[in-house]
Amino acid sequence: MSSETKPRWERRKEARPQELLAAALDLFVERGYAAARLDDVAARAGVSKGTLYLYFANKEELFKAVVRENVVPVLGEFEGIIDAYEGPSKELFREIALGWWERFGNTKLSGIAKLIMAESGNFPEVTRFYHDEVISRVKTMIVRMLESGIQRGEFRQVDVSQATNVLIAPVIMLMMWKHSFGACHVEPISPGQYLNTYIDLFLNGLLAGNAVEKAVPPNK
Amino acid sequence: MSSETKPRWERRKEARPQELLAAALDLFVERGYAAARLDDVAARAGVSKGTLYLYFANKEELFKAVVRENVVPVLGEFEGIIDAYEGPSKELFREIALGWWERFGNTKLSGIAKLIMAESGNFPEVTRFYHDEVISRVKTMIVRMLESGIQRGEFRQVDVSQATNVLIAPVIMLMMWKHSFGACHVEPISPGQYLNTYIDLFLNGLLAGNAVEKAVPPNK
Amino acid sequence: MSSETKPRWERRKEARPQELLAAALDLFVERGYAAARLDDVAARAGVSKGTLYLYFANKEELFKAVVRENVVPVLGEFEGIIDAYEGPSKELFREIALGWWERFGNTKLSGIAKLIMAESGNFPEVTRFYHDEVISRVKTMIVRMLESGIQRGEFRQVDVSQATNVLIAPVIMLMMWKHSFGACHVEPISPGQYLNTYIDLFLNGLLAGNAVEKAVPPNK
Amino acid sequence: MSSETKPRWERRKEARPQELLAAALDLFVERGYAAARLDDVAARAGVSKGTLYLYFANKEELFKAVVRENVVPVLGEFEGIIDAYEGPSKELFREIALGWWERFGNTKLSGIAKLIMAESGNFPEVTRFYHDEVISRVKTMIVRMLESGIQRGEFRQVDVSQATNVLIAPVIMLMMWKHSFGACHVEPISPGQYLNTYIDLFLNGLLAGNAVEKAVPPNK
DNA sequence: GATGAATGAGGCTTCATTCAT
DNA sequence: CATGAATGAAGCCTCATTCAT
Repeated sequence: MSSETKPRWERRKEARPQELLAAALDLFVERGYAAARLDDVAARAGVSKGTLYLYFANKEELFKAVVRENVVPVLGEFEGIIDAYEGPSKELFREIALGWWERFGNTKLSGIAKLIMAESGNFPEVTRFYHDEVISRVKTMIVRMLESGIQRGEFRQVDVSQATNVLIAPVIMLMMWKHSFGACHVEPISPGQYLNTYIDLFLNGLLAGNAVEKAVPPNK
Repeated sequence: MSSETKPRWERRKEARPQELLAAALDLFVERGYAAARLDDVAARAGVSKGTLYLYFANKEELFKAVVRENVVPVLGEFEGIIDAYEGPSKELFREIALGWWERFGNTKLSGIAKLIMAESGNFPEVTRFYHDEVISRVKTMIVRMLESGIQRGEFRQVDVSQATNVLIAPVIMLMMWKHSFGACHVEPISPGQYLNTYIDLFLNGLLAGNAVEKAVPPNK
Repeated sequence: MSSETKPRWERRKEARPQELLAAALDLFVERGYAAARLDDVAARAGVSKGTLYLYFANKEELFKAVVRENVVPVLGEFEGIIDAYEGPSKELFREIALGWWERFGNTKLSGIAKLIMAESGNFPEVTRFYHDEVISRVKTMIVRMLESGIQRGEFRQVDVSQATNVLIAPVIMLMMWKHSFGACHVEPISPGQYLNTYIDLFLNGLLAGNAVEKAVPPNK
Repeated sequence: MSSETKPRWERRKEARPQELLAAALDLFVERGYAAARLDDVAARAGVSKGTLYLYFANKEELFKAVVRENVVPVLGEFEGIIDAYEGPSKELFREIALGWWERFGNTKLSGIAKLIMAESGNFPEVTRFYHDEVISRVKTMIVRMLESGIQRGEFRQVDVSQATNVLIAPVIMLMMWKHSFGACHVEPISPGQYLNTYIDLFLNGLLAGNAVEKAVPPNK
């Protein structure tokens, strides 16, 4: 804040947690949960290892805080969009799919989703937390969207629970791909084309007689 | 137990690599790549840790061998099925989907697929290997199936490359789910119902006017 | 709450060292010297960690102050009792033993005694301090009591220095027991019965011909 | 074993545990449980840190092994002596007291006893173990000795349980003293004189009329 | 071939002490 | 006076890999 020589340490009570969470998000996304080293988190935030423990009791709590700070708020947004939406379900579906990618998949947050799928087996406590805070809410969102579409007569009567699982799968996979093969510059996928194909297929199916209209216009 | 003439310990010696690979497959599937300990692999195979290094240069080579031994052969089977198939593409699609689950997803092999998605970011060399040996072949398989269906007039004209990515996503996700949340007994998914919904949705789409016939009969 | 004229926070300021010493006593007794964390001391006193260092140069000085404030004053009391006593030595012995338990052993102070025995090996400076301030005075007290009893013809001629060491041992042990196994709810000891047995044994010995009278009446 | 240049490591499967236990005993005695560093234990045994964990799962197990290896066997000896003894209880008492000092107190084992008293509050699990394996057996031993003496008419009828607690106190204290103040070269105690005074006092009591004979001859 | 003891770098966490504000 | 953020050394434990036997 002053231009004088920096002291060995600085008082930054308010900013610290955010800086640490930002650094932690980076590292968790880059390396995964187990491989992210707290030393590196601290170093990236420009503090010593011990400082981390002033704000977060341990690695697990740090991770939970990252999720609460970054992932959870986004859920609220989408829940709001779905609840407030009044147009055709077809449009809502597309909006959610593309919006999710824009606000979640195409950000570091997708790294968190990937990490959870990747390491949940080894960290049951973390997994349970993420399920309760995130997964269950996402599923509820999509279930609601489907039920609304069915009620409006737009969507067929399907097993909404399973349809939800199937519907979110390609989006989750796109996020995972980006952080797995994508990170190795192997078999890159164009998210835009992928998502348009995804929307088209789910709305119209594969069968030739089915498409009543071209559901997806040529995209960006 | 066998009618051959070699004494048991000698047969055993030749079987070593297989026993090690089997143990390694188990451990990789149970714990993931990074978390699988070579101590445990050796112990489960009933040999000493050093012996492992007589057969495999290091952890990475051991993993590659596991993939070559277990995953690659299955690919050939499916390639054969697809190439030989002559009936309606719709049926082929269902057969592939259900067959893949039976012969791959519902076995330990799905653990390998999960592991790759999960940890590829930290082990680029392993990732590249898996892509070249497995992913690219799977994609080619599905592309071929789609192209055949389109050529037959059964499937709509879609971007086959992207459609392949989208189509395989739910199946990969089902495998991952089994080894992530499924392993934590959180949010279990019934594979049968999931797959039927998957097939139904992809063939007929979500839109109400599209389903020309009930694509999937009530299943087991 | 008091009728003095100073505002509360100022009185508070003067009370700080006392509050810190009280908190430190608590923590030293609960955890021991090494395991007591200054964070906790400060927190229990309701001040910041830094404030601690305004009043005490370091952990060691804090501990010394705790001893001076809490342990040393009690010694004066007992010295006074012994010097002023004029009745039979037998009674004095019992009075000292029971009184010590009441005023020292059965209070937090016994935790200090335990701590010293426990950790003196790792903190020689602290040990020397405690010896000079406490142990030597206690021993002088008991030596005097024994010499007086011998002079009065009540006690046998014994090596008073060693007898002192032996005599104080069971009382110190009772204090230690309370803070070691007692704290784990393992093998609890009833102090009252223990002390009566202690007094009886030391006055009359174990041998069958020795007890000229029942030295200790049935107690509470 | 050979005079050639030492290899980076040596195969010493049989000797290792003993060497490690010996080093651990030293360090535990010198520093206490919490303050003994496993690095130092390994270094003193001439191995690396990791080697320790080949033989002992963690610090606690290492400590338990030290107790089992060093402390427990001595108990058996004394139990044997007491059970086999047939002479006067008075002599047995002296023999046990002096023998305990010789075989336990005056060795490193007394450091273990001291450590337990010192740190039991902070390591409940260790404490419970030590109580079950050692304390309870020692108490049973002394109780038996007292009961035998009473039955023979040599000892007065006393509360044997409490008398046991009181009787062992001075011996435990002597061991603790050696490792607390003794280690700081403060207020040294001559064990021989101390123990003779201890035996004399407990057999004959303090009161002048009690000593039927001089229970303890001038000692070494 | 086979063994398995040994290594040592590296990761998480703790806490007495400092010092700018 | 008081604060409390920051430090950093140290301790416990893990595990892929090596290599004498």
